[in-house]
Amino acid sequence: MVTIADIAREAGVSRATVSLALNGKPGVAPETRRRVLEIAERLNYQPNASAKGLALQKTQTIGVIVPDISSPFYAELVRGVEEEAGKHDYHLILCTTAGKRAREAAYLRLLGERRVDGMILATPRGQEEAIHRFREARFPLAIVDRDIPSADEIIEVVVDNLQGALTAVEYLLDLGYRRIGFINGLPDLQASRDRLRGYQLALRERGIVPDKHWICVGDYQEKGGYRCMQRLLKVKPPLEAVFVASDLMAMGAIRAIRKAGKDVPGDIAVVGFDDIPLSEFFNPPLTTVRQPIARMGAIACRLLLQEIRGETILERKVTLRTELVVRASTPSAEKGGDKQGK
Amino acid sequence: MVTIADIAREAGVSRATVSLALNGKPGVAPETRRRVLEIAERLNYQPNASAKGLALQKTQTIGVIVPDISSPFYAELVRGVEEEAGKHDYHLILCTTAGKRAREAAYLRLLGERRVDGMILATPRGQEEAIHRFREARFPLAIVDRDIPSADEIIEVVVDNLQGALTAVEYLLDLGYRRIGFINGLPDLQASRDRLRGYQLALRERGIVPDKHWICVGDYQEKGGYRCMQRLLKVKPPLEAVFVASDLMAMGAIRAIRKAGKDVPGDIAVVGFDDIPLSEFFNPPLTTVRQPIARMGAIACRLLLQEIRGETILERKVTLRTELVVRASTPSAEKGGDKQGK
DNA sequence: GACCATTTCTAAACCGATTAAATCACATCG
DNA sequence: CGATGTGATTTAATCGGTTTAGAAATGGTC
Repeated sequence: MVTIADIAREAGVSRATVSLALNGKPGVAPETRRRVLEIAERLNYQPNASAKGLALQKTQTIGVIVPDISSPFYAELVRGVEEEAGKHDYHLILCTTAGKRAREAAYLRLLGERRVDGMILATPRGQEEAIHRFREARFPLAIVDRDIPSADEIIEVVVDNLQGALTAVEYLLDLGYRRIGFINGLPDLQASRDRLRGYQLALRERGIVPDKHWICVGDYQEKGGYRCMQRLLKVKPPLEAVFVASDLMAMGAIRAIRKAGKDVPGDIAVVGFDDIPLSEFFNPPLTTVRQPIARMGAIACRLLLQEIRGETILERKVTLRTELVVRASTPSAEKGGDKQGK
Repeated sequence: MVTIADIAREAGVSRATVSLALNGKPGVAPETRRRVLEIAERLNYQPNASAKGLALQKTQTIGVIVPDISSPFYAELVRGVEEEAGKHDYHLILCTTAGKRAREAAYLRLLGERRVDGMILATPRGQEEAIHRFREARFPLAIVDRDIPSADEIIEVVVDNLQGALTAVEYLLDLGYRRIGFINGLPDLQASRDRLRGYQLALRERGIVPDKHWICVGDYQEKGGYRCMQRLLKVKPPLEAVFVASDLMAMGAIRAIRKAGKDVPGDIAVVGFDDIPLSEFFNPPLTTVRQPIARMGAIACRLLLQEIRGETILERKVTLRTELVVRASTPSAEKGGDKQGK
């Protein structure tokens, strides 16, 4: 592997000069610089990132920790991060934890050893004290899709889950439904708790007291949605609609509904959450609360890089708005109007 | 940040001794080792990976290049790689190219600078000469889901695409269909070419000459499948079935078919390829050719690590078998039997 | 020609580890 | 008692860069 010393020898100058020349620093004669560059090119010189990292105490790398890269939500999130990072010549070390606390802790440690310049964390709960250690060490950290209470210094990018859930359920109410079920994700995510609150709030606003049997806790996966829906189908009198805390679970719910010989949205209307790439193409296309997933990743990354560069950041807490996307898993407005008319 | 020197000072020994103690090397008195370990623990010592990388010429990192992490296929592939890598204490640097040759080249270069211990490449075509450079430099490289001709030394993990396509189309033929269309992916992937050949072979075996209008080239995405199917729906007399080279496209095809007011599998049967996680839950559940995607990633990773460790590898070319998974986008056997009877 | 300022370049220290070779302390043996 | 061996430890070089202080060369001024 060709090093700076090789170039120095070839060019008949010192290593210091080569370094200065290659990095465009002042104090090198134009002719010398030209020659060094030309030789570097010819020898196909590739600066050793480890050496550079050691000397500069900077690795041009950020660590990303997610539960599972094969989940569409996290895949999309990572895509957003990666695109933004790439623009700034930063690399990603990808860590997936499979939801295991132990792996989370191990990766947190490993990324520390790697001396990554910053980290993006998108895992549910856990590692609170690790997070506070980082904060105290003024280590750049961004948290996505999760509220970590009382830590002003930490970058946080979330979506307004309460508002999103509220809007979704209000939409169902406007369509004339009153018996509306809710399939939630695991309650160790702040997002789940907020969506639950939004659901409850919307119903209460209209004077509806949700029965606790209308609510089921899933796992954000397809199967959880399927299982929950099977439970909710037993509710008497039957539910008219369900709000589901993730699109993956909404797909499972729809599968369960059809398996029971019922129609979506004819018998039961379904609203999901996330708007993962496939929701648009699902059958039926999902009415859902869109989160700007990739954008959340990109914003977290951008803020993190600003923090790394030591730029001043006006606001470390970013809350993005959701948007209700109406497709075919809920009846079209006219039909809803009919229903309301009854 | 605490370094080996801090520990040395604290323990009253030299840095060399600390290094030996921490790495479990012989020649350190048990009592000294104990003390060093205890101090390292207490100071929360984290070895600097850059320094280590520089000294050992080894980074415990592999680079992974894929076109797009938010595509279910590649997400699943990366998951397989990551799991395997994690077992061996290896980290992943994730690079996505969005199919752009320029980004591919840039990442190849950057990973070189990172001195990753090896690379896994899962991109269509391109970079042939870069690949050959790596090969000549005896740099560990594994290629997944793509044939790179004439390079025995390079690890390659592929699936038997021809066999898979053949089986799928034969299955449709056995169901009694004769007018079978084909939606392919971009022909710059060897996989696409093999699947096309499998399709043609199966038909020819039964004395059917596929009309060129039965074949459409998509892009492996949902939208491509939709677009292609719209074209294939115009074929007269109408096709009875389509074989689609990816599940994502199959989903698009089904969307188009339903939009045209036809039923799957009643009017047109559909067989996909890949068996991505959602295919099982799609509506209708997809009959498809299963690729062991995560396993391909894991195997590529394992072989790569063996290569890195300098272990002898018996066979660098691994071809995995596919498996036809029958679900509901094709009629059940009885119905097919009827059809054949006509 | 002496003096000074600039420009260009280099020597050497440093980043934080590993490791081969040298040294040291101490026990064993002839 | 001196030679020898052994185990523990240290010294110093090394990996491949960056950076600072200062040397050397150049040119201008009086």
